[in-house]
Amino acid sequence: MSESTDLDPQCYCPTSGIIDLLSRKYAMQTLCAVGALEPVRYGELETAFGDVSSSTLSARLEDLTGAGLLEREQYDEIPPRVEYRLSDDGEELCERLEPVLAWVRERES
Amino acid sequence: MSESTDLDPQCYCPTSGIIDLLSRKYAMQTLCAVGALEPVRYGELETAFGDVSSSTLSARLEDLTGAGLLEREQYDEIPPRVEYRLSDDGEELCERLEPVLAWVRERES
DNA sequence: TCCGATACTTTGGAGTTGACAGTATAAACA
DNA sequence: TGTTTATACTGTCAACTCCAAAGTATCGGA
Repeated sequence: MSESTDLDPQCYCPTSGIIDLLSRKYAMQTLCAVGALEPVRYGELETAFGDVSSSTLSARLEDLTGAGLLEREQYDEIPPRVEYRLSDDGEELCERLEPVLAWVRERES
Repeated sequence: MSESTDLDPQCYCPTSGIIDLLSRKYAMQTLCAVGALEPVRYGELETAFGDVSSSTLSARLEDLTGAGLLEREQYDEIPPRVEYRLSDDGEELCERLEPVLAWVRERES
């Protein structure tokens, strides 16, 4: 890093929005799981994870959708059907996140 | 669960250790900040972030060190001096994490 | 009439984080 | 002698976030 300006506090704490969001439980996994399975329904994600609570998964999906990383499409059917997929931004982020998750998976297996 | 399908539940929830750890507040930023500033002292990180509480920063450093991603070196001096730097694993992870943080920074600026 | 299917909420308790104050040490200063 | 300074934390308690489990809404089918 440069010496003259050495420490810009903003530089390492983009806590503003997205990083904060990604720092919540299952956020990164949810994003990448949608990327891998899209279009994907709520129930599919729930079984794919197996150990996330429905309320948390629901909150994460809402977070990610609200941040413009996921798109939610709801069909007027009974029983309800909702499909999630990545937005363009979500796809870009997912591409960058994949190597991280892959490295972790590999290291832990 | 073993539907012969393509869904291995383990695949998207490496919650086991590291992802869980990275999903805590400031974990990703701390790792990358150490990578950018190493060798770096506690106080430098505190001012670089500006908005993290000392207890949380302390907890994150301990988490990351415990996971083998950071190395902590303590010198016998008064006032105390402690230096953090990336381990080899930490460096690999940091390399993969940087594009994520960079993308987020760019998108939010 | 009751059941099944789906995508969530709600609730109450447990776990995590934050702000702020405090600890320990010794050299430098008054 | 006594106070200040510097550093790297730790302690406390309130606020926030997360979890498991149960509940909600709807309508077609048995």
